[in-house]
Amino acid sequence: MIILSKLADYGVIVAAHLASHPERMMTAGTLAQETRLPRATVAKVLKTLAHAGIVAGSRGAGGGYRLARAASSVSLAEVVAAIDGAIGVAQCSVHAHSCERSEFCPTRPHWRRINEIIGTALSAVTLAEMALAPRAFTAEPAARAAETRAP
Amino acid sequence: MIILSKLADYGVIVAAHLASHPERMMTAGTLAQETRLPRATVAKVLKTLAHAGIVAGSRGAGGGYRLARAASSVSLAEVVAAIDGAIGVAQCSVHAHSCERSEFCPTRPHWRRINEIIGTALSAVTLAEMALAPRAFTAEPAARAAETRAP
DNA sequence: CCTATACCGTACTGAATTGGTCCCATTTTA
DNA sequence: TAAAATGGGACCAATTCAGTACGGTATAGG
Repeated sequence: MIILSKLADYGVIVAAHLASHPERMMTAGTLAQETRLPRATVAKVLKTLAHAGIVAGSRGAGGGYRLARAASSVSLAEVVAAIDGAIGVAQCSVHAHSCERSEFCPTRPHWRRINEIIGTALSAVTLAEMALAPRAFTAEPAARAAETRAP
Repeated sequence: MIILSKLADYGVIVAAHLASHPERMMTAGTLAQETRLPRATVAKVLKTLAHAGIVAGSRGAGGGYRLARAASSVSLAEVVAAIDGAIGVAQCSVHAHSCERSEFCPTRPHWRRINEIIGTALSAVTLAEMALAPRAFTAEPAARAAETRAP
């Protein structure tokens, strides 16, 4: 099972790409090319991200997209939530009211805790980090590699 | 967005219910009634859990299901994986080979770390804990109750 | 030995979600 | 005024998923 939808996945990739070129104003077409993702879908994702205030679009000739805020102030949680909606582990995490079992079901508090752990993990990573070239993680051979391999 | 499929959600509920009555041998029908879940679907989930070696079924009159192992030795991660398959955050977490971006995409190592955090969180909770009555969380009146009631 | 019970495996269906595309309006630059 | 680009929809095909149904097999009890 894969947690993120493809759209959210794309969103993160595209946003990270924007983050790694803060100076450039990039069109949906350019972004699609450089990330090797389907163009129309990238355009769709960008609209969603723009709606959420994560990227800012400029219309007209010479227009395109840029991050609306500093890459270091945008978390993965925000990007994912913009596209897939608020995350929740179990049904009752989101549709708590409509759960007939809520009174006697013992699982709820546990799901809530796991929810928070996931939320925290996604909130802890910013687009700035996400945009760091993989080299930054694999270049220094021994120590660093071991560290990232067993976090 | 909800992470677990309904089936996996059901699986956890049913397994936890079995865990809370270790002595009883319960039929699919009984489990469905007591958890207030659709009967046929519960039966389906139980088959999957049996296949994964989490519950053990006994055929024939007087048959039914029981946990195949001690509730304290079965983690949520195991139950969820049995039904929804191995968990992965992004596409590349699971279909790494088919990702054309793998060479230059900087997001991979981050996803991997988040993956592990989620896996750890799910592995840390056992069916024994999951089966603890909500009372165990709300019994102590003031402090405890307030904590669980405002999620 | 026979019957009722209950799991096992699997196939099927209807519905919902999702990835992806397309079109048209609006804005901006040249 | 024309070209370039986002904005905002609607739309479609395909996959996935929840839920059901059915025939087969094993077990207990009389």
